[in-house]
Amino acid sequence: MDQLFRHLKNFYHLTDEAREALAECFTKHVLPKNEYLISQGRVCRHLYFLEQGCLRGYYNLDDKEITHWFGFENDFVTSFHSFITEVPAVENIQLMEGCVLWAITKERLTALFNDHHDIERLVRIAYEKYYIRLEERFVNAQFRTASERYLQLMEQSPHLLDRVPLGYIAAYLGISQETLSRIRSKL
Amino acid sequence: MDQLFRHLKNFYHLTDEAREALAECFTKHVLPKNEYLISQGRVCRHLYFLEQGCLRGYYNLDDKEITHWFGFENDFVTSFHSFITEVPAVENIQLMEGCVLWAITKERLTALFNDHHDIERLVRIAYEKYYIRLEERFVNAQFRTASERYLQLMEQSPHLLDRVPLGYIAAYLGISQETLSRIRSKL
DNA sequence: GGCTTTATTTGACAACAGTCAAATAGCGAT
DNA sequence: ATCGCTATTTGACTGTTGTCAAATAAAGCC
Repeated sequence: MDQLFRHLKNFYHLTDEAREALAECFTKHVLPKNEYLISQGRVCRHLYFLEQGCLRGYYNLDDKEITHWFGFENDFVTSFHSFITEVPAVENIQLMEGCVLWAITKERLTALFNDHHDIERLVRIAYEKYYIRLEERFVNAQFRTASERYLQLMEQSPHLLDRVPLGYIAAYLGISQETLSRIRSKL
Repeated sequence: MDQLFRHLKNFYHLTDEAREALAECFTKHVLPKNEYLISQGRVCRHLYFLEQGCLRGYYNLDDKEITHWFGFENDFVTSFHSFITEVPAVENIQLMEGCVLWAITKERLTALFNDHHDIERLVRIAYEKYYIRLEERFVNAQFRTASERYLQLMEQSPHLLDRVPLGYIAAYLGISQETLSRIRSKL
């Protein structure tokens, strides 16, 4: 759990009391490769911190699995829409490796917000960073070419290829696997 | 200012004290069409609430203006990345009509967070809704065709065409103006 | 109203990306 | 090492979208 708290310092420094209260609410989960963390049609009631391993979020569109997101060490993971609105998830989250995760329920998190202003602040600040990250990805997705996006992704995460099949990366970039293969052959 | 507080109730119900403190921090701005709210290269220190009118966010890419966002009545407006990170904005926000806005500085908002837990909560909840909205737009942008996106946009905001030039809408959808024109001619 | 400027549509063509099908490469298991 | 399965690449073809240029329509101004 040290790793989680070290990571939280990137957002905001909690008081000791808040940290202790938070520590009480997280439970550790160790799950094998290919397991599902979230399945479409079910309400997602947990927020996960990914300590070790990697996973993907995907949904089904016209019989195809569209991988739209990857999670790695130190990422927070949930079906955000479902977690917030308490509506059944439209996506699946599947482990691409065996993972170590820390989970907290929405009920517990909400209770912590009431008791600890600084936990709510930390989350507010975390949302800001996640929002900016999504905004950048959105702009790239819409206004850059496929090969620009691929090259940028390789710069940002050169380790990606070692852990994620190309087909998933192609979906993530919003292109077909064949197109990605051709982009790669021309480098 | 009534309209602002009515709108805030969609996120969270503030105490009277918080509402009064907040009211003290907003200043009214009435600006004419074509005016700039935010210009690239300058740090954006304000968050705006758009009471009346509409505006667009755009940035320059290869000599072209890419309109990536519209704001209408009851939207919060800022260059979010610049506002949060205090780095110069990469985008411009220009009024497409004469507008009535309410502005608050980042300093004042931060101070309010310290004094009023419930204001920080309101913002935390607002972030959640804005995040989900962006996520939906992202998924549509990447995994739907241009005409699907156009039709969906027309369903969601049928009023858009009356207030926004087609060229801006095309950029917003991530397609050329000519392509949008051809999509429209086939309906 | 007539003139100027801007917005929108249309046409022709080239570039890009998708699809389907087949070939090859890589990997795990025995 | 070999077999079998999966991942990745390649080829041929099609369809969509972008670009450039020109035509038409609409809006603003005197």
